Amino acid sequence: MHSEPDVAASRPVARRGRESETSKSALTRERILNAAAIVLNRNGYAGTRLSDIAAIAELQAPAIYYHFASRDELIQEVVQVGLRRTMNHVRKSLDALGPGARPMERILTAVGAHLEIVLRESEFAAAAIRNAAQLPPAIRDVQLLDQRRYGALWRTLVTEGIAEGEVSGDLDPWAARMLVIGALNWAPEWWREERGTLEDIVHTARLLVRQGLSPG
Amino acid sequence: MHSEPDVAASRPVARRGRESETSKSALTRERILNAAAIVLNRNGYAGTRLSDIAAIAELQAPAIYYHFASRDELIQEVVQVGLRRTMNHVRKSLDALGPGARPMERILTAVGAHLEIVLRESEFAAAAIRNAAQLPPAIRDVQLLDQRRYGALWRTLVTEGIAEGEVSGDLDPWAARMLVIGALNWAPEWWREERGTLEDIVHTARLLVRQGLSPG
DNA sequence: CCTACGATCTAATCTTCGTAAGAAAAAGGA
DNA sequence: TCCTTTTTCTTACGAAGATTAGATCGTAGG
Repeated sequence: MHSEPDVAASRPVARRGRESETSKSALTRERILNAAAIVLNRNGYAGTRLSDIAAIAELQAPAIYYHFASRDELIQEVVQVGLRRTMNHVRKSLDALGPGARPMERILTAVGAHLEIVLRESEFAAAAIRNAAQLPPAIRDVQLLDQRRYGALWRTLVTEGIAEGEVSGDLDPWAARMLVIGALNWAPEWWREERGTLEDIVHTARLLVRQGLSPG
Repeated sequence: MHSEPDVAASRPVARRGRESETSKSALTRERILNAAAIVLNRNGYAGTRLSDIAAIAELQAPAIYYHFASRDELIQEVVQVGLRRTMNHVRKSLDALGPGARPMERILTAVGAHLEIVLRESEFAAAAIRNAAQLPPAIRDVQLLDQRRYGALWRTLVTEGIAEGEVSGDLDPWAARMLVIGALNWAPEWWREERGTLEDIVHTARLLVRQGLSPG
């Protein structure tokens, strides 16, 4: 996650290589980014107005241009952060399992991690996932690489499951994977904290996926 | 925008209650509606421009106003048609089963029907489903009734399944239902005809759902 | 204090879009 | 042919929104 597109030239504030710049008013940058994630999540790509972002970030719209070269660059960064956080969270959860874990256990871990980040951890993740299809080509192309990476992660999980006989070979692996991920990705559309704890959802999702994928 | 004091007055063509006006140039109206579904599906609510719709429908943007009172009314109709077609198609498929069908068979039928309409039958259905969350309140409120109806249909299916012991009681019925519907609703994001027949997807989805919902 | 710079604001520009109003064209009687 | 009704186009306005330019404010360093 160190390579950034070469937009640096057009940005007033030069890219300082450090990550997580805690000091300064790069905090403002963070505020804008957060606000953008919220708006993007709520209104979609075309409905994301700089004025709305500015209102949430508590500044005037033009001030955004001090931190980002353009609206699209801002949105692109939101989406990128979202996808990367998702992948990192799922990866970390899998790593925590250790190497001895069975394939199905790994799949169920990924299911839980994906739900967690999409529903609770990160507005970014939800924004990135839900708007992927509506982004303009320029942004989508940049995303594609990360998206492929994440897809590959899941493909591996399923493949190993099949290899070890814990996932049914009757299923089309591709369709099965997409359907499962789809069920998780759709969750932000309906889940509200009021209607049940996240843990309950995760529990049900795991049950569903475990039985759904298992060989008859 | 929001004020709608005298919408009817500004519309030359009076509301004729009849459905499916085959004759006349209410065909134009149909063309516009179809075009709107396509654009809405691709670009989301905020990204749906009248000029794009007009381009696809092969007329000038202002001409749309002869057939619809406003942009929002057009979109609202697309979404309404979409949801209703979905519900009708699923209902019809269920009715075709006859009264003797087991609950699980009914659920799997609904799964297939929902996928069919979302992926093949109707651009309207996909547009309605995928944009539900981003619609402005005015439109969403009108939708709510139909949406509730459709939700109730599925709730009944699951409830009967549990009652007859064909669906696991360990699952949170609400979460399980939403996860299943979510998996289906997400399908338009990834499915392309090139990558496999619709029948294959339906087959995998049914397998997944049947095993997923069955009691351990 | 004063100065320089980082950060943000205000005001202005340019574009895109929804929408209004009326003209034109097509279709059809009388 | 002329009038009427239906249907579509043309032109124009006005609002919204992204972006730019220049002014302003606060603060750290001299």
